[in-house]
Amino acid sequence: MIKITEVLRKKGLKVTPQRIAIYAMLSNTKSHPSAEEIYKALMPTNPTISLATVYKTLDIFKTTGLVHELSVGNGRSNYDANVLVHPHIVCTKCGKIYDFEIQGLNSLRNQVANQTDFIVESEQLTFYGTCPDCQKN
Amino acid sequence: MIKITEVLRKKGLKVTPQRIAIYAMLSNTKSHPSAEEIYKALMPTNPTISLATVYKTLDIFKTTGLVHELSVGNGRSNYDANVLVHPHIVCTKCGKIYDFEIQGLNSLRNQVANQTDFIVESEQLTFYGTCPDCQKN
DNA sequence: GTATCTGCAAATTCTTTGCAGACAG
DNA sequence: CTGTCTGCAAAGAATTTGCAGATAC
Repeated sequence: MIKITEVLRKKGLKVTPQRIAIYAMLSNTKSHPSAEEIYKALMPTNPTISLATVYKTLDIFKTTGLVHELSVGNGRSNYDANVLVHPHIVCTKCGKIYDFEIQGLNSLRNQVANQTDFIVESEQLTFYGTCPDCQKN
Repeated sequence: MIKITEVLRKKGLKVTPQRIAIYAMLSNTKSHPSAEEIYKALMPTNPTISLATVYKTLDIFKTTGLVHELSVGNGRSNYDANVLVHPHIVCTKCGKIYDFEIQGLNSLRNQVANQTDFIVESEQLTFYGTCPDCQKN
């Protein structure tokens, strides 16, 4: 946990138990939880934490680049402590969100920069389908 | 407008003035409006239309495949009558959403199918950056 | 004529805000 | 100490729902 303390301090953030808990929870999961899910996961260990604090903290983490916010079309935001930009695939049956890696993203990004006259800053590549577990049912 | 009537009828939907108006509005814009924006755009010509009807209609259009719903991370849904899957680029300054075309998407899709064990159904490729207009300011 | 659609108002869900007390540095 | 953070409750924004009357077919 000393490591998380350092991460926060390096970003110039005050180190509070809530921030440590939220960042630790997000770093230790691959599940891309929503604010509510983070809140519920922390309740047992941090019984006084509030949902508003979770939202405020995620907001600060977003703007300092500690987490990414995903919009996959489920009516809420999901959060990811892996800030290296990478694609996601969402199961349309169970809603789970998975990371994966593909090749050729650089050529894709170059094409985007060339074809649009935008200064491209980031991207969100989301695929949808049926996950292996849900295929069995 | 006869054309829209046919489109709706072919999907087995009842043809109502509201549905025609919503589909016509979406077909004739490149602006990817939200439900509220569609509603406001139709107010002058359809003064009795309600926002709830816009939402319900968009929901039906989604499930019948007449429109796509986009989630670009602005806290609401945006709608697109161009149902050929294509990437979007969003200006982080003014919020405008643009279509564009790139090559190599098929190889990308094949990689996704190979690397994940998902049955891939669709995708949403969203890039973010500063649009030409906003670069001038 | 009948099932579906519309418009209204109320309800729901997700997120943000204001403020007073608590805490980190 | 002082400025920032937390937790609470209330507010706000987007979307959904229930229902009675209207309309498409």
